[in-house]
Amino acid sequence: MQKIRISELGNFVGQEVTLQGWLFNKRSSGKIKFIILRDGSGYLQCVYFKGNLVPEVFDLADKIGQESSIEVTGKVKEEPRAPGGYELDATNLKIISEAHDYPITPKEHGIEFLLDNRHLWLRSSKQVAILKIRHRIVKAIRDFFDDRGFTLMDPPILTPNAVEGTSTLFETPYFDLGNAYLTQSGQLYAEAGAMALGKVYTFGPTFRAEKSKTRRHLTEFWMVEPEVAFNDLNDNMDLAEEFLEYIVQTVLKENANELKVLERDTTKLQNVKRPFPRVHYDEAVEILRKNGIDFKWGNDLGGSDETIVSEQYDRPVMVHHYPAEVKAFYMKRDPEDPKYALAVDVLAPEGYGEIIGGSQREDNLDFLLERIKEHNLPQSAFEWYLDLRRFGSVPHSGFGLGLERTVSWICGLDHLREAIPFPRMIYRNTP
RNA sequence: UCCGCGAUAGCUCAAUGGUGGAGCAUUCGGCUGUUAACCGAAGGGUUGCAGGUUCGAGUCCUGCUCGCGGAGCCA
Repeated sequence: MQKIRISELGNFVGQEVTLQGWLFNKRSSGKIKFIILRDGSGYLQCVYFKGNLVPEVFDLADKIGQESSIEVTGKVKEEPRAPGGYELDATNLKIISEAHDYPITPKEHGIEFLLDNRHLWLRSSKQVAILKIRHRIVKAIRDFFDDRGFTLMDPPILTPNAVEGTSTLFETPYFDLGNAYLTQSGQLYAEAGAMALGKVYTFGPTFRAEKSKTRRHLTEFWMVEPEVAFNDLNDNMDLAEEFLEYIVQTVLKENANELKVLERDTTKLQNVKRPFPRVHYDEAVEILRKNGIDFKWGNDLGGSDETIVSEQYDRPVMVHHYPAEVKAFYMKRDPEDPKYALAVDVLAPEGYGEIIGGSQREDNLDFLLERIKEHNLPQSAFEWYLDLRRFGSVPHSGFGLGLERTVSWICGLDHLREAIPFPRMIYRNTP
């Protein structure tokens, strides 16, 4: 038997085919029964007329509950009323495995219940659409860098020390070497890679043990981090905006159906085209004060501050030249005015906040040594990192993009937990 | 960690301090074009846990547990 998926039905109009999948929903009206088949590639209404079938097949439809696995056979028919454009004039029905009392019914459910049943919730149409868009974004990310001469380089996940010192890390015993920590960023390793390969990117899971309890935080999330030798802050911003434009436009082109399922208003995504506005930190402060915020120069932008700044524009906005005090030790200070770091955050529109954080890195050995001292970091742990400045140091820049925040923004979700198949949050690590 | 809100049927929610209900799901019956189908019927409850106030507590009070939203921190 040839295996056919619902997404391929257009090639089989008028032919008898067999499909395998799960019972999404069913309706009956006496002598006619409608079975909605779901196979991961789409949805198909299968029509069972009593007059066309042997009684055993017609009665079989009564036995099966939602999410039973089934095999249907019938003739493919074009049907303008059907969401997918096709319908099946069914001639046979086989039960592969019966399901009864499936917990997630077609009515509303609370978030706690859905998260407890995340392994089943993934079968819902919106979750399937999100998973497909997440996949497209991952593919777009890899295509973007692969097509531009970058090499993918995987950093370690178990690391001996904190990259930025400030965040809390997950700790785990590591044989005779004391404790190891789950990585919160592959960046320092990416810098080593950039000195070897010129242009690299890392892409993998990262971990933050901070007790953040908001819609913008997970304890385990995915991050992509490009790092480029000889790029300065402006090159870095050029790369970031081209990158985001590519991701968003690719999803718009390839996932129109999924965005429709999610009822995403795409007009604001259409705007995501270069150039993005570039706003100096001082300008951002001015914008906040004009909007009645009593903002103290030198502070980092909070979530609501970010929203106010991004609302001034119709596309992502890049805020650069943050006060060095609030930024990480490895960021290069502006030679013109060292109270600023050559840092950039990209804020997504519609209140989605920071999706990219990046900077030009400190490439001067002496300055970097000073920073390590100022931040009370153990120099010995960074000797390898300092070697990158001892042996052929060059200006270089990079940034990190949070995958789930990007998925959440593009899909129009109200919480990061739906942007990853099995979210890990402060009060939940199951299923 | 802090602030706020909540926990009642499998699920989503009602119930003035006075006999705990509805919709969906489930089971049974009806319907030849339904699309969160519809119509009729049935079963389904230690009201999160522990104490207290009261003639009487789902409802008021105290503590605990769990969850949700937000802040800080960050992608």
